[in-house]
Amino acid sequence: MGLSKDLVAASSTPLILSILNKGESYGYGIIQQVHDMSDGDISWADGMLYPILHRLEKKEWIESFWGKAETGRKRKYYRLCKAGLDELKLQRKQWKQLSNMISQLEG
Amino acid sequence: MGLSKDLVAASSTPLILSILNKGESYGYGIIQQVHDMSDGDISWADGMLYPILHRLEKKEWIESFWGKAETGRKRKYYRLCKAGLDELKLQRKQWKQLSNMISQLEG
DNA sequence: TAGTTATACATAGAACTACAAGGTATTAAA
DNA sequence: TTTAATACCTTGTAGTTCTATGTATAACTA
Repeated sequence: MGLSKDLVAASSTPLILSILNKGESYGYGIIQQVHDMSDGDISWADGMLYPILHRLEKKEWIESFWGKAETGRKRKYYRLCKAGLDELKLQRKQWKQLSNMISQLEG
Repeated sequence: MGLSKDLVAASSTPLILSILNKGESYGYGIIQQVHDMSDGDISWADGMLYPILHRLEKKEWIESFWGKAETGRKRKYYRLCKAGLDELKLQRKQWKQLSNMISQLEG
């Protein structure tokens, strides 16, 4: 779909927080979830996602812990923090307002 | 409302293009339109808007011409170009998809 | 079993860019 | 007459992003 850089930046945080709100996940898995959920339209590069995850962790919106996949491979899992849930609610509200404004201007 | 930098960046272009799709306007006027439309939540600084308008003009999504206000004050008006309408349609579609994804993850 | 693909994480720094701050000028209002 | 509102513009920098690159293991395949 070739989303603009701005849209990718604006949507990545609420998407990640939303996914983690549904349950714990990990970097590589999040990329696949977003890919599947968008019917293949959104393909995040891993090198782009990890810095975002680190940034969100620094802000204490998410937290990480090391785990293991069924295969034995190690994975770094993330879960949502309280502050992250608050932020998610705020960003969802803002997304809705802007989305409504853009829709209204369509009619 | 204190929109995040990312959201401002991602929404400013479709908002401006949408407004110009409704009819010609000018920098200062667009700021007021957005302000009113958002119930005062969104207050763009003029120093932020003009560079965006110039950028959109460079991409030939909009074009400008000098005009006069009723008061006699000179104004630079902008109108939407064909390429700008195409881009607007695309961005609206993308906004909707992302908005839907974020909403779906809510339920 | 060697080679390739998929999985999985990480970071430095080049490249970009937004926007605050500062500038000019006119009209209206107090 | 001076302040506020209208109206436009640009530079510099402070900050950010994400490309490019690196490491490593598991799984598949030829």
